[in-house]
Amino acid sequence: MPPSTAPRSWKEKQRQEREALILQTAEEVFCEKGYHETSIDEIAARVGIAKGTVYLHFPSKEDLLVALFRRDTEQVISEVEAIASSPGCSAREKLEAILHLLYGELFKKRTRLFYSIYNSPEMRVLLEKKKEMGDHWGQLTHCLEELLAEGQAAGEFDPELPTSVMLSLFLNLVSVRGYERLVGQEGLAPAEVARYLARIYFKGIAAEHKPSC
Amino acid sequence: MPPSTAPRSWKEKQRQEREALILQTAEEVFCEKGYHETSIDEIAARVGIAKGTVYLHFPSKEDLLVALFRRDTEQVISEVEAIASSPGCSAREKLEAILHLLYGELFKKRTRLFYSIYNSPEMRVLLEKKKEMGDHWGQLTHCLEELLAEGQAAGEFDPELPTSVMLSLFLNLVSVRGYERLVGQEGLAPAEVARYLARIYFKGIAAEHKPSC
Amino acid sequence: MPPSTAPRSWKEKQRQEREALILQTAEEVFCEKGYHETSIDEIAARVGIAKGTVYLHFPSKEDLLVALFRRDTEQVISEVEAIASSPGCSAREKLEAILHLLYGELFKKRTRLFYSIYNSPEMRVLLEKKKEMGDHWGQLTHCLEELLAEGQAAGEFDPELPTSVMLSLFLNLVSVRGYERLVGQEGLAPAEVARYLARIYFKGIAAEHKPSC
Amino acid sequence: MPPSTAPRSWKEKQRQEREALILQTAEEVFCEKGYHETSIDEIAARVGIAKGTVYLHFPSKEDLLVALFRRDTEQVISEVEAIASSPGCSAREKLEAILHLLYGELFKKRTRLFYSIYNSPEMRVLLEKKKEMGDHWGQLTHCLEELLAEGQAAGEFDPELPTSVMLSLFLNLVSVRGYERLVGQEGLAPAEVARYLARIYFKGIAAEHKPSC
DNA sequence: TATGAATGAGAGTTCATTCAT
DNA sequence: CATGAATGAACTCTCATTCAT
Repeated sequence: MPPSTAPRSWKEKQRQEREALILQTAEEVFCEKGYHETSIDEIAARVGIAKGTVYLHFPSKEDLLVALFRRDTEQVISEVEAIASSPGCSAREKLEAILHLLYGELFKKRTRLFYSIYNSPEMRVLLEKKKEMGDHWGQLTHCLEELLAEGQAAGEFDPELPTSVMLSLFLNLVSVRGYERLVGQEGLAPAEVARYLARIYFKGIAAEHKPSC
Repeated sequence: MPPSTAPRSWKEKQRQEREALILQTAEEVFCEKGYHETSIDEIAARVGIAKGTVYLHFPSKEDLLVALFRRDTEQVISEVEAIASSPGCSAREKLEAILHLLYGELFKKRTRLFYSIYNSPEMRVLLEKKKEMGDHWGQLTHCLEELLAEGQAAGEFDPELPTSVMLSLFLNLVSVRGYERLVGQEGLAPAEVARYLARIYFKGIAAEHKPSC
Repeated sequence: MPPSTAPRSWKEKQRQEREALILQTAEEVFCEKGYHETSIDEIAARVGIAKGTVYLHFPSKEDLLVALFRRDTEQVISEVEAIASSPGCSAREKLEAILHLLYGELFKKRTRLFYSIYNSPEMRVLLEKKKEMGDHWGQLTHCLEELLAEGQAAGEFDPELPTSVMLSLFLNLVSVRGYERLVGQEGLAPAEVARYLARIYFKGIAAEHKPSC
Repeated sequence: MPPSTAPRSWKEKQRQEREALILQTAEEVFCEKGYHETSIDEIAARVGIAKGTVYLHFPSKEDLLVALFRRDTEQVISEVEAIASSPGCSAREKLEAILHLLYGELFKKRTRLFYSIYNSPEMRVLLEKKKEMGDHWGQLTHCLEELLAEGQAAGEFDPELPTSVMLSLFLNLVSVRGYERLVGQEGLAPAEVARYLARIYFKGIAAEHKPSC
């Protein structure tokens, strides 16, 4: 029980918890009202702290967005890579697991903003200013592209399809708009939607049946 | 030969042309820099008119966005409905034509913003404030949904799939992000991409082969 | 009477007058309360315009200060150079005229800030950031230094004194603090003070009397 | 051997040393960056203590400035008065000693700020708010004025010159701007500069030679 | 009708100051 | 005593909107 590290780690813990809370709240408000329509004042008010305290953790509003993007990206990437590197699974099984992960699990909590970011010129401009994203996003797409190529090589997926097209469509399986329509309005279960999407997608990219007969 | 309507219609024509030019320019800048990062001043400057003149056509910046959304939606809807109501085509053929329309034709000029709008909380909030979109968008999705249901009824598409899921995925076939990656970076032709996407999609939702043989 | 230049020049005139008024007011308030204690709001209020209007003329508060410095410096320099280049006068006569100019004329209106600027670390830091002053100030001191050297060469001033010391002291003859004490509190006339200062200064730097008798 | 005062005096000594260190550091930073551009945080960081500790010694940032002013003023006054009251010297000798004191000794360490203070509206406003300075400054000028009057009465200095003008110019002999130019840039020794300044000044205010022949 | 100078509400950001630890 | 996280008033600057010309 080191008395010198205990207080430091306690303070540090406090600090990180508050930081996470600010991020969480910011994501919520950004999603509800959009980045520009949200004032730092409102985020602070919802967290229950003063405006200045937000600046103790994030040097600017833009950095708050960047931190959010990073947080979500890292979370997603680590989970996706864990799945991608799990042994004894076919490419299809891995991709299906990733789809379920993205669709089911993450949507409940965070990452809604994450998906909106690249779709909106608004956000893209901001993040490009900060030179974030490129690498993170590239990491993720690279990982998925390899799985798809792997599946094609293994004869699971149609080898005539450009991998990039398959990738692009895979990324578009998961969308906030679709989620809200299907899960929010129609009342379907996330897992169910993911299953249907997987069914369509993998059937669509499947290799032709060997004319064995 | 009504002498009073002739000048009026000429004036009116001038007016509409200028309005269209403002809209076109606004769409360009909004796409480049995002709605909030764009000032009315910049739009006016690019058009070559004064700031005040923009307000002669559109009562507010938000209304400019709404008009843009309406313009694109109406254009898309009318073309889509034309295709949908063309006789002698199967549902699949119609949907494929629509996909090509959306992907190939429109992307060259406008509608980039159109796709970004619903994906971004930023924009959605603005348009909801103005109570636009609901109807227009609903009209479009309704039209597509009917085609899909029609195809299921005709035995073209898998009847076990919820139409709403098919619709959602169809809408996600077309994305700005995908377009930029595939056409902009990879150098694929829009029509080629659309063909691949159609191939995957329709194979994915196809009804099972009747074991007729 | 060109109708095309008239409106432009009228607008331009309006603009310049307003700009001058803002500068004048800013100088007053800066002198009264100091640069940092003065808010743009207060300047605008005193001029009787809105805050934004100030920014139509000066891109930032710092630029307002720079413009002020430039305005005063240019005015002083041009007048000083006019005196310095007037023919048929001895160096002493010219310097005396300059002293009277600085002391008497300018103090009534502007340039109070001007003298404070280099004396205060506060201001110096700001202006150095904007890379202004160096040249202007150098121009002025160079002009004076030449006059002093000229006087030494002509046998008017003591050649043993370093010109730079003479220059430094000449510049210090004129000070806001001294002005306020002598003119403001003691009630002396500016011209009278200048005469006394000149008497002391020129006697102090005079060349030794040739023991001609 | 009072056991209660010993620790108190030790504590007190500690306290005063720290206070002096804060003052010294504050003067340095104020001189470098200006009062308003300096944050309490920076002062504390340079001293190596926490921000709050500064407030244990000085109730506000303004009070820090006031304390600085008072410290320098008192130091100067006591030394000046010591010189002024030294017996067996002429007024000129005393004033010359004072000039050397001000110019040579003090400039090496502190008092740079001290001279800037009255020259800048920025600072003057602050100190006037706190109603400091008047007395201290008055004490100093009064002392000098008496010496000058004494010199005039003794026939050393020109009796026709208003004492206040002589005083004002004497105060202006010493300036930060001049010091930096002559000592900092030109490389002259402080004592040398002071000698030249004294030579000019006292020659300038000297009483006319009695036409004894 | 077109203009663009003027407006002023509102946002992001800073930092002197406080106080629980 | 010392600390430094938290505070929030105040400031600079932006830009959608208006309106006299």
